[in-house]
Amino acid sequence: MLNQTRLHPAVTRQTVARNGRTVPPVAGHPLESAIEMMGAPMSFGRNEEIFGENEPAEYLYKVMSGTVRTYKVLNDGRRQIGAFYLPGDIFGLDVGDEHTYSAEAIADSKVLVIKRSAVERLANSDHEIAHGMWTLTGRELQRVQDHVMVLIKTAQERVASFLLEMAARSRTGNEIELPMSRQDIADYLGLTIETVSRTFTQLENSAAIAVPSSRRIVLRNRAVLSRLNA
Amino acid sequence: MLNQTRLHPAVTRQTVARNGRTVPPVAGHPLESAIEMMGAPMSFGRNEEIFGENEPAEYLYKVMSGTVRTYKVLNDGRRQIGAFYLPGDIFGLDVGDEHTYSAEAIADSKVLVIKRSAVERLANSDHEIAHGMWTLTGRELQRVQDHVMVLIKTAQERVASFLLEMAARSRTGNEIELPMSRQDIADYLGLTIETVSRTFTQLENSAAIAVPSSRRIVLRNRAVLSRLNA
DNA sequence: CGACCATTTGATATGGATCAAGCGATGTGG
DNA sequence: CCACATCGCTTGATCCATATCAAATGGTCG
Repeated sequence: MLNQTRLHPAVTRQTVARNGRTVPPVAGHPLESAIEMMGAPMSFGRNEEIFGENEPAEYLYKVMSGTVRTYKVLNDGRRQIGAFYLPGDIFGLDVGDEHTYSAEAIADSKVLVIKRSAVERLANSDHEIAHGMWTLTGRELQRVQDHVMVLIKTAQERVASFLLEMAARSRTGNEIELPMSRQDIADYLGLTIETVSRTFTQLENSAAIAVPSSRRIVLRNRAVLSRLNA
Repeated sequence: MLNQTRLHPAVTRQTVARNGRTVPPVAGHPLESAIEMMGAPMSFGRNEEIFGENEPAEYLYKVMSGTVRTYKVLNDGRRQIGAFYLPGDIFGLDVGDEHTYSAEAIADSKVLVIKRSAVERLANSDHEIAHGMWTLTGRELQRVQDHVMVLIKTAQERVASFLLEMAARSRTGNEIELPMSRQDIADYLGLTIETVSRTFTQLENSAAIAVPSSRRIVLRNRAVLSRLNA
């Protein structure tokens, strides 16, 4: 997929996504800044695969613009989306040597790619890097555990949780721009597309949200949503 | 809960559980052996709490005998069991400084307890220990991801997955001794106790399993169960 | 404008939840 | 040692939330 691990000094780190959201070139903790420094920029088009299940987990990725979904498909075709990754998020972190899920760009996306072996080499000498890998894995664990709690809830609760999650992550106030389709949301929440759609309508009718366009949601009454968030 | 971090040379590590399953005092990788060497043995009675959600995550635990469940409760009382831990399993591994779920002994259990700060101190000097923490967290992540895939399946599929999981983990051939109640299984699988019970009956009627007693299951036809495992 | 695709809305079906009762094992007190 | 209470589990009847099947609407792009 990509051989280079070395630094790319010529690359412009600051990229601008369609909706204007992007990741500043600023360094976070050591692991983050290592990725920023050494990562190679790559672009993926809408619905393009970034890696597939069972492929060797050779790289680590950081979203710079766009959105990525990770998912698994059961043998009968049911798809479960494990997570959506927004600008700033790191994904592809598998502890084994193969990916246990696939990743695709939801919209045209730019990501920084870094070799896992390079990170692990760094981790051997730099204790902070090693700790960062652990922290990152732990955050992911936390996220999946939270997802489990969402999956046992009612449809309204799941959708409310989803909207609150997206609002919190996009930090754009009460207006959310959803980069993913209804089908993606359905597969993330373990519902059908029809149920997701109907639930949006119900929430709109109860004045909890407004839906000016299908990809744009306004949270009108967080209290109602939070109560549903259980 | 426990102050000692020092070694307990006098303690007999080899404990024998009621059903005979136990953990040999042999060391696995460095992290495992550190826990074996430095861990303090503790006993918990049936349904006794080991730690609660939001308590500081000061310790790491290894099951020596018995079984432990971890769970979260939603504000309306719904309980989701996140995992069952059998002899040999390590639990209590939270990356943040507070537990994000509670843990209870399902049956009378013996666990080794070690201070997290002690492990982290070791990890600072011993690179293998640090790597072990990461691996362990990654395994847990993998486990929760698999759990998500179970939660989107039908009742029959969930129960079949559960039985195959338990059979694989207890490594006791086709006979499984279930340490947990139907309610525990239901709360693990996101079903009701009635549905779990009915599903057992269905699987028995289709000759996939036998249920000589309610806590004892015999896998009669793994092909059928595996097909359900999707 | 017309085709296509995503989304919404409507009608009906169904898997699992809920409500309720029965059953079997285990333990306790008389 | 037996009668009875208790607890965990099973079985039965009914209900309901969400899935499924089907059609209409709307937005986008050539």
